[in-house]
Amino acid sequence: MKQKIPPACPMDSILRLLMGPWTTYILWVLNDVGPQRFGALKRAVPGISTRVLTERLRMLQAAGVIWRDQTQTIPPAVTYGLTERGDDLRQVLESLGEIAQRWQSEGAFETGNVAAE
Amino acid sequence: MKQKIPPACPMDSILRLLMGPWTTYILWVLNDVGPQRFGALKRAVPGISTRVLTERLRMLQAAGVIWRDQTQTIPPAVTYGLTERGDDLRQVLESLGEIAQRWQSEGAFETGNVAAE
DNA sequence: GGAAGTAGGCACGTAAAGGTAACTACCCTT
DNA sequence: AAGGGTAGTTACCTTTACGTGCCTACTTCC
Repeated sequence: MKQKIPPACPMDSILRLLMGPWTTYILWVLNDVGPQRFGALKRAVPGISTRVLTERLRMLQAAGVIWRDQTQTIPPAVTYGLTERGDDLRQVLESLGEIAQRWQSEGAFETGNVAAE
Repeated sequence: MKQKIPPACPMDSILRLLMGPWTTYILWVLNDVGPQRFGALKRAVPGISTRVLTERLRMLQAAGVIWRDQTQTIPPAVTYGLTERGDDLRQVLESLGEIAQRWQSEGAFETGNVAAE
């Protein structure tokens, strides 16, 4: 998706920032559960690899969507949470969660194309 | 993202359905502008290819998120719009649009990582 | 000692997403 | 004839995302 989209289109920018699934899932968990340590966050996002989690967290931090608090301890303890900016997404994330449950009970995810992926 | 995520997690399912950027962008346009013909939709989503648009529309239709109305004319005229289920996303999409504008004015998309992509 | 915890990093390979080009089949206009 | 429109389709290639395995460095516990 690196093409001729005018950089002036904020919708494109936010979608590129938030997409795909892993990124949004991380944000959803942080919103749902509150600030989390790296390891706890990893366990709360089933299936994500350390590699991807690290990368996404770094990206989100760079965009000011999440904060990162690191203790000067051994072992290290790094906590992540939604910033004020990230809080803008609170309603979106909660709605997505509700919609997800509704659609599941409606069978939207059983068409075969999604489940087969 | 085809791994050990339990299929019972609706949040994962919806994120997989809606992601990535193209899919959400299409939905956002449909929500913003209303039902659109294929060609008009393609022009309203700058940069998208026919190939990707076709694929996404098919997927969204299969999931019951959008409807497809085809005329029996030559040339064909196919219109797409949000279903009732798709309407569930109306608030989410509108919020995303507002947030996108806010974040742009805040400089969230100028960190270099997003713009450099 | 090994195993567990903390938060990662690197390298390699595979899978998925998407760009590009050419095409279909019909109609209308210049 | 060429060029435009309608909504796609196919094939090939490139780019991006991500899984996997191994690793770091420190501490604590069995």
